[in-house]
Amino acid sequence: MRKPADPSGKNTNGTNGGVKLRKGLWSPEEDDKLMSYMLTNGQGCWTDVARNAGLQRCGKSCRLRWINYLRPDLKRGALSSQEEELIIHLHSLLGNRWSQIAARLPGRTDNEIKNFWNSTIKKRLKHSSLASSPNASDSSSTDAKDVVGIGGIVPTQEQGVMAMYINSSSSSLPLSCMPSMTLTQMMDPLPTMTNQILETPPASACSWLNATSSCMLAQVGMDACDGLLYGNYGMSTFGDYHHHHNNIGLQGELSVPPLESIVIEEIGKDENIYGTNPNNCSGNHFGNNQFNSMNSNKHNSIDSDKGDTIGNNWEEEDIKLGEWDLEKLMKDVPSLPFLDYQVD
DNA sequence: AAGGATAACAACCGCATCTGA
DNA sequence: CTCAGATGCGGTTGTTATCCT
Repeated sequence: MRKPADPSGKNTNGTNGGVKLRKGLWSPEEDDKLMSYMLTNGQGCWTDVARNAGLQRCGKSCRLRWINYLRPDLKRGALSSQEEELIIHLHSLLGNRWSQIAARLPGRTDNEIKNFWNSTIKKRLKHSSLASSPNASDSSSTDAKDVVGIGGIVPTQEQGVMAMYINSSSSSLPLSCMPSMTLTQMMDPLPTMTNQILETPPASACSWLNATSSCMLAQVGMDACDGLLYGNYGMSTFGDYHHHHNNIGLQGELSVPPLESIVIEEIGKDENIYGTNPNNCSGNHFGNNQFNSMNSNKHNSIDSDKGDTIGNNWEEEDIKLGEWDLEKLMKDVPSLPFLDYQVD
């Protein structure tokens, strides 16, 4: 941890209205001040929050403290194994975009997930890679520490695919590295997890492919036919949505928040994107309409009308998606049978 | 019990982007 | 259009807690 905040204001940097700003750990008193201010006044300009709450902190520090620690909706305690699996999976898809990963894990912060990844997962992978590859000296070919499967390393036949875009420690986006990747290729890395999670081992290569593809979509909150993500944010609302739309959570326990939020759902309803027929694959929901509708952080906001980070920055995604062969991607989608993974 | 290793986590830093004047 | 401030995000650091020898 950082050094505890120096009450004397020694350990400071910058000022807030002439008052030296404190740094380091937050004291319980500071937490109280910030918490009560936020609960009373809600989020505004963080600089004002810091000033008005009587905190000798910069707004940035207040924001971080609130988001990572004080927010009432934060989930405390260790990550469940399902959450771990989801993190690993989402990381394989999103790379180090912690905020987007966190957006799919209600009550978890990007910082928490990032820390979890950098400590637990990386270590676990290191150990797994050492255990599974006696030829550890050949570390240059594949950065094994980042090739992830549930419970350890991905089976060797899948590592090739995995390694193609799960070179995660760098900030390079796996998706953007695959300009002509097909959707089914994108789905490939998931068999290990999906099989475990859904306990539906594929009977054949074909069913395996279809199953994993659909499973993955389901896992991250995607409708396999719609191709994009659905639903509400948050457990309760999502659950409700789930109920009505025949979509799934993980084993019926871990509901996965969608990649877009409530507003998107509303838009989706209007455009009949989420039709009641799960096999309705007609809409090109990878298309610009959907992405455009998801682009505004303000619209994606769930925490406040200021668009707190939980929204998604799909504008960037859109651009990157544009680098792929979208037509090809979408061509593959309808060919995937929708598997009814409803747990109920 | 002491000391080292390491896991876990809070918080800072710097940069990119957004927004409003 | 430009610029400055606010905000968001990812990387990184540093401290404490816990485990191991």
